[in-house]
Amino acid sequence: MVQKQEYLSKNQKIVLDHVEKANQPLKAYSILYNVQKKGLKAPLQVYRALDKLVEIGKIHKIESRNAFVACKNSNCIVSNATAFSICESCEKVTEINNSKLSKYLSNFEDNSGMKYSKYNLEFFGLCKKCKNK
Amino acid sequence: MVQKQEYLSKNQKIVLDHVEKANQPLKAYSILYNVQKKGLKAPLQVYRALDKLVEIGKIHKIESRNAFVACKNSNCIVSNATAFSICESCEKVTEINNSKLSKYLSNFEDNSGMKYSKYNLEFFGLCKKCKNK
DNA sequence: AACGCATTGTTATATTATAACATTATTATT
DNA sequence: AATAATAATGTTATAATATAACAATGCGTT
Repeated sequence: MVQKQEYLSKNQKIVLDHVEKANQPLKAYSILYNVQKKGLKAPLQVYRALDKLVEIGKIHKIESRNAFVACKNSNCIVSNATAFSICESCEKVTEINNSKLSKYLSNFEDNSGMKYSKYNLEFFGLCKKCKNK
Repeated sequence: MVQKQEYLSKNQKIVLDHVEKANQPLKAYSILYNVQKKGLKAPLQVYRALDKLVEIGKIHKIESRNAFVACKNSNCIVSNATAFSICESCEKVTEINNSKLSKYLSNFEDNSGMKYSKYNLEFFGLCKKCKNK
């Protein structure tokens, strides 16, 4: 039996390194532009690395922004329960790590008979800095 | 002082009608294709109508799917607090109307000093039908 | 060695969304 | 009624985001 991948491939490492250094969400084509010196030439090389990194939870996609950010949540081994705050003025994005919230959402049930295995929550507002401007 | 718009324009009505009849999320270009007989010829005409309809809460965007669905929530006058369940198998999307959930999220505060004015929550899983297949 | 599978490399193309500019419609104010 | 402010329309072109398809390589398992 083939084991689940435990390491990152060359391209995956390059992309993850770059996204981790950014400390903010990056667009796929901005990543591409910046890793071209490392040999990644085509969008697909970046998208494929991102897909994998999202799948294993090292990177999250900010859906409302089509941007990618490194996971800041050490216990976020698989990317199945994510929450972010997004400042609508400066676009600063912060991953929310709140156990009450994640517990509440993971256990949430409505009357649809559907059991949820994942969620993504994006809060919008003004961050502290922008509020005081 | 100019009042807030109370009616829908021609294009907005056409797009909203179409999306309401669908009962499921539609892609912008699928909308475009289907309203061409009504005179909307270009993507921008659809996107502009969608933008407005999203702004006033008649339509919501399912961010993870880049698709648009009519609001099923009569008290959702402004589109600032939305929650959906998404079946990862059949792609059925349902708007969640749960006052406990919305109260919980609207009052949510973390330690960032940020007060949130909007949120969008997308749950993923298997719907009843697909679970039993 | 042979197999299975993930990854890579590459070219082309599909899909989603906006820029820019000119024009017309609607409503509020004078 | 005339004017001004705002919103909506129409149009062409293009930007930004993402995937299809195919050939080749690398790596662990049998």
